[in-house]
Amino acid sequence: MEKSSVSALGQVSDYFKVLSEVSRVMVLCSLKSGSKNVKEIMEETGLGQANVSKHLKVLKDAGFVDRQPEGVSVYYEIVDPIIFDLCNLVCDRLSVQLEEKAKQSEELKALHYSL
Amino acid sequence: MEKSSVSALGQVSDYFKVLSEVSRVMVLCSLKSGSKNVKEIMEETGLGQANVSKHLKVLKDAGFVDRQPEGVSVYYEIVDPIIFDLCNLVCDRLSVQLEEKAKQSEELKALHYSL
DNA sequence: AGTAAAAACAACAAATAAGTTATAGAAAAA
DNA sequence: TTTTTCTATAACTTATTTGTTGTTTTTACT
Repeated sequence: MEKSSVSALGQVSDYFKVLSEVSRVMVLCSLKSGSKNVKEIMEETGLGQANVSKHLKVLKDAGFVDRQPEGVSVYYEIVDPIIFDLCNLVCDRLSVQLEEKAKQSEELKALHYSL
Repeated sequence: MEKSSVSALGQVSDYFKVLSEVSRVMVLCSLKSGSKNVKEIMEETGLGQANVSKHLKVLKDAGFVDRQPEGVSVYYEIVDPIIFDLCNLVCDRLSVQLEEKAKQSEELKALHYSL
C-alpha cells in the first residue's frame, strides 16, 4: 500500500475521529438549530465549560464549525451541514442492522416453538 | 439533552469510531477489491498479524465485514459498501477544504505583491 | 500421531484522549 | 478603575486504545 494512499486515508480517518466522540456529536447537534454561544451549548449538552471549549476547538480546527466572538461571549455555528448527511447515512445503516437483528431474533423464536 | 438522544448519538459516534483509525480504514480498503484472507490483508497493508486480526474483530463486531473460514485461512469481505460512500463524501469535503485554503493562499500572495 | 501453517487470543507497554480543576485573559458593566 | 461575566488555556488524572510478543487453537499435510 502506497505511502501517499496511507496519508490520504489518514486524513479521512482523522475526519471520522472528530465525529467519534459522543460529546462532540452532541455539541454539533446542539448547533443544528443555529448559532449558539458556549454557555448555551453547555446548557443544552450538560457538558462542563472547559470540556465544551476544548471540543469546540477540535471542531473548529477540523473545519466543522466557525467561531464568532460577540462582546463577552463567542458564538459558534456549523460550517457545512454535510455532517448531518453523514450522520443520517449512518443512522439509516444502524436501523437496517437493528432490523436484521430483530428478524434473526424472530427466526430464533419461531425455531424454538417448532422444536 | 435527552438521555435517549444521547444514547442514539453514542451509537453514531461509535460507528464513526470504527472508521477513525488509519489501520482499520486501510484494512477496509484492501477489501474493496474483494474477499481476502488475513495473510493477504497483512501483505497489502503492511500491518502485523495480531494487529490485523484485532482490527478485523472490531470491524466484524461493528458489522462492517463478514468472516468466512476456508480451510486453514479465514476470508473477510465487506458487508455493506456504504462505507465507501461515507469515505467519498468525506474525501469530497476535504478536497473542498483544501481548495479553499489554496484560494486563501493565492489571495495572500496577491496581497503581498500589491504592497 | 506429528508437524506445519494460519488466525485468534491474552497480556503487556506505550501512546492518545477525555474530563476536571484551577488559572488567566478579554470585554462589558458598575 | 474595579468588578463581573464569559471563554480559553494549562496542568493533571484517569481511561481507552494501539501495537507487539508470546501462546493457543484449528485445520491440512506427511
